[in-house]
Amino acid sequence: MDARAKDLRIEQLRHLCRQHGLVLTPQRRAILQAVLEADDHPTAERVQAALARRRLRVSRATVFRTLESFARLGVITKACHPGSSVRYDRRTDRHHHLVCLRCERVIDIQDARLDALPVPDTRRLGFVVSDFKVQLRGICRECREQEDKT
Amino acid sequence: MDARAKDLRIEQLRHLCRQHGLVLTPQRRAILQAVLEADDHPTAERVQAALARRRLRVSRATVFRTLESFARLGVITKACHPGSSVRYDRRTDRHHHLVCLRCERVIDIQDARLDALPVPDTRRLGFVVSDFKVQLRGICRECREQEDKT
DNA sequence: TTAAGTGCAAAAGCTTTGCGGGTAG
DNA sequence: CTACCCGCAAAGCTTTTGCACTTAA
Repeated sequence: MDARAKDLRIEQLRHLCRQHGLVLTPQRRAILQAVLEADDHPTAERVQAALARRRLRVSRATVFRTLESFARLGVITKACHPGSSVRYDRRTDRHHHLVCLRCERVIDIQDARLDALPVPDTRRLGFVVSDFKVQLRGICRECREQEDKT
Repeated sequence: MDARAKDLRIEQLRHLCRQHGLVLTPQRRAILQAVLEADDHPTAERVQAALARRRLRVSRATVFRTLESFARLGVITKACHPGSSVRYDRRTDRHHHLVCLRCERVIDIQDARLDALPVPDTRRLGFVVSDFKVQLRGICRECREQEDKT
C-alpha cells in the first residue's frame, strides 16, 4: 500500500475516532499502520510482532482491544477463514479471497465478474446483506510444491 | 437431515476409513452423527455437548482429533467464519453462506445463480481452485431485532 | 493379537477482563 | 480536570500433545 493511501486511512481513522469519542493515541495509529502494511490478513499476534520489529512495544491486550474496535468502526474488516484465531483484513473495499485448505493462507484477488454477481434476495430470512465476498478454495502454490516433494 | 441421507454418510465414512487404514470406532460414528444433526456449523465444544445430551461421553481430545481428520478425509468441511474457534460444516456439496457480522452466525443458502459463478483463472498464481463459496455478509434477523430494542 | 484409538491431564496458544496509574484534550 | 486509555497480570477459552490403557478388526 502506498504512502498516500496510508495517509488517507489514518485520516479516516482520525475522523472516526472524533466521531465516536475515541482518542487517536500513538498505539492506535501504529496498530493501524501495521495492519495497512500487512498483506497476509494477520492475527493480533502477528500485528504485535510487526510492531516489535519496529521497536514499538504495545501490550497484547491493547492490540486485541484495538483491532476489535477498528473492525467495529469499519476502518478494517475481519477476514473469514477456516482456522482458529481471528484474522484482520486491511481492505474494506469489495474483493475476493483464495483460501488454501492446507495452510489456511488467505490471498486477495480482484475480479470484476465476481463483483457483479447476482445477490439473492434474503429478505424472507430477515437477513440484511451489506456486502459479499467470494471464496475460492483450493491449494496454494507453496503447498502443492511441498506435496510434490513427498 | 433425513435418516436415509445420514446412513449414506456413515457408509461413506466406513469406506473412507477402510481406504485410509482408519478404524471406524463408535466414537467416530457418534461424532459424525452429531455433526450431521447440527445445522449451525458447530465448534468442537458444541459437538461434544450434543454428544453429552445423548449421554455419550467422548473426551475433548478425541472430538478435536476426529473432527480434524474428518475434514482431511473430506467427510465434512471446515466453515470459514470471522471468529476465533474452528467451526465445521456437515455439508460437502456446493452451497453458500450468510455470515452475520454481529453474532458471527453462519446460515446456509442455496442459489443456482451463485452456483453458476464464472470462476476466475488463478493459474498464474499457482493456486488450484477445487471449489468456491459465496459469503453474503450482513446482519441477521435476531441481531437486528436486538438492535431495535436499544 | 496388535496396531490404532481413546481418555486423561498437562501444556500451549488465543482472547478477555479488572484494575491502578498515566495521559490526551 | 476528567474521561479515556494503556500496561500488566490473571483468568478464561480453545486446541494440541504425550503417554498409559483399551479395543476394533
